[in-house]
Amino acid sequence: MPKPQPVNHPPSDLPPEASERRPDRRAQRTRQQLRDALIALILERGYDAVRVEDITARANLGRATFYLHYRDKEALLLDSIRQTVDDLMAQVSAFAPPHLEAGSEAAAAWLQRAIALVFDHAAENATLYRVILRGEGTAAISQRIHAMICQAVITYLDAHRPQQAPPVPAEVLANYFAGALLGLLTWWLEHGMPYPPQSMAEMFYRLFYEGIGHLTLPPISPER
Amino acid sequence: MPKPQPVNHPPSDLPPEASERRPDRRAQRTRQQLRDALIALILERGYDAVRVEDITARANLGRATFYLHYRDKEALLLDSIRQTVDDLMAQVSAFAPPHLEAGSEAAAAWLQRAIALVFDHAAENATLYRVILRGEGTAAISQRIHAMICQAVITYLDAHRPQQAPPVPAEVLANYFAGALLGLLTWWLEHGMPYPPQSMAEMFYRLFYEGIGHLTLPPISPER
DNA sequence: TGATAAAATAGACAATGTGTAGAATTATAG
DNA sequence: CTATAATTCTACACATTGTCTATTTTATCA
Repeated sequence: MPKPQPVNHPPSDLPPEASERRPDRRAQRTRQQLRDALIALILERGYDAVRVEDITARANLGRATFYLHYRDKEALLLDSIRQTVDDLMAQVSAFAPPHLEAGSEAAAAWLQRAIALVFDHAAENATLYRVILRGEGTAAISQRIHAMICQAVITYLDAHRPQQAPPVPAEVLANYFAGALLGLLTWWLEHGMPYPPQSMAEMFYRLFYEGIGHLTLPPISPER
Repeated sequence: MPKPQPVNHPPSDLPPEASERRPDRRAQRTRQQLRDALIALILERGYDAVRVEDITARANLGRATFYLHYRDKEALLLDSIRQTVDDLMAQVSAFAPPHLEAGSEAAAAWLQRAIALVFDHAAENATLYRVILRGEGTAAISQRIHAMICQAVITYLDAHRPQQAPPVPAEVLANYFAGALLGLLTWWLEHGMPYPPQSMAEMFYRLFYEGIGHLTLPPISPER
């Protein structure tokens, strides 16, 4: 009777397909059940109110089984998030031409497309996105997502901005962009996605590109 | 020897100055020490890693004393936040004219001023704002702040928008605004406030009003 | 199919943190 | 000064975590 040593603890070590050992269907199924149970319970009760035993009960597993696969609750959540974020990042960078001409229409089209892709991906993984964007679990998670978007914007600006000095610092622009995108995305998911992803992407892009000055507000007052 | 019944448990019942009883200087001082200790510790270790004993140790108080004033860690944090948010809201609405003419310059100036006020207030209460905006503690807190800003924007739009149908739903605009503002605010605080509050407010207002189309990006591509 | 190794199970366990209670001490208000 | 109320210390019951062991179940491969 061998000791039940940790199966593969985190699958973060190696991608399972590249590993030399087949991953046993039971373990795969168990991990999937744990992931699903966790995000379902978080949406029901909130992260802090979910105990390990709740997760395993929902997944119809023994409590000890949990620790064969994950160190703790947080590791389980991080694993779920990592999978989904990696998937999105791969999709976004998949169709990115290596060198876009600065200020070209192609660059703008790419940006529009990238935004639409984010909304599409969020719609497909709505439950997990809601958990992430709510900041449930470690608050550092949504911060990391925000930082990733900022980094992407700054990289984009470095590549596609004309050489003239920018009117606002790149970091300011990036954080403005990331905050607006995540804010809109969060509202959209929490309200049952009342508009199609394409519409959301277009509205966001237009707000970001044109601002609202020509729509509802008077010009900037000269004083101050 | 009377039982040490909860002193005033939460000061959420009545504002202390309106109450009929002076609640003893010691209690006031104790609560202030607890609040300061909590936010300091959160910034050092993160909310989850702070135990009640850590708070009381930092505040030079006995652990039991904590429970005379607050039910748990979360109640203490909520009390700190409520105080500060109430203060900001009072400031913002203090100088708001009851009826601004729709589309007037006065309305725009008011909006600019309100934004500047937020940055000012954040600078004055930087440590607490960082805790709030990081989403430390209950994630619902930063969501509530976000929702408050959205509500303010929608109210503003209802009052000052021309009767023509808006090109984007008010909720979309509001969440875009709130996300962008909080995103920018968070970055600014976490990076040591590298620009003065006035500059931040102006940059934000210009981005929101003018967009970035005329600066760095090509026009919206016709396809899609 | 059958042998074998891996996975899952139940239960016990120490460790840690929480919230409550009682009795003694001390600072404050009147 | 005196009475009152806040604070402190100690102890305790409780819940949850993470680990470990022995045992049973099940997937995989020969």
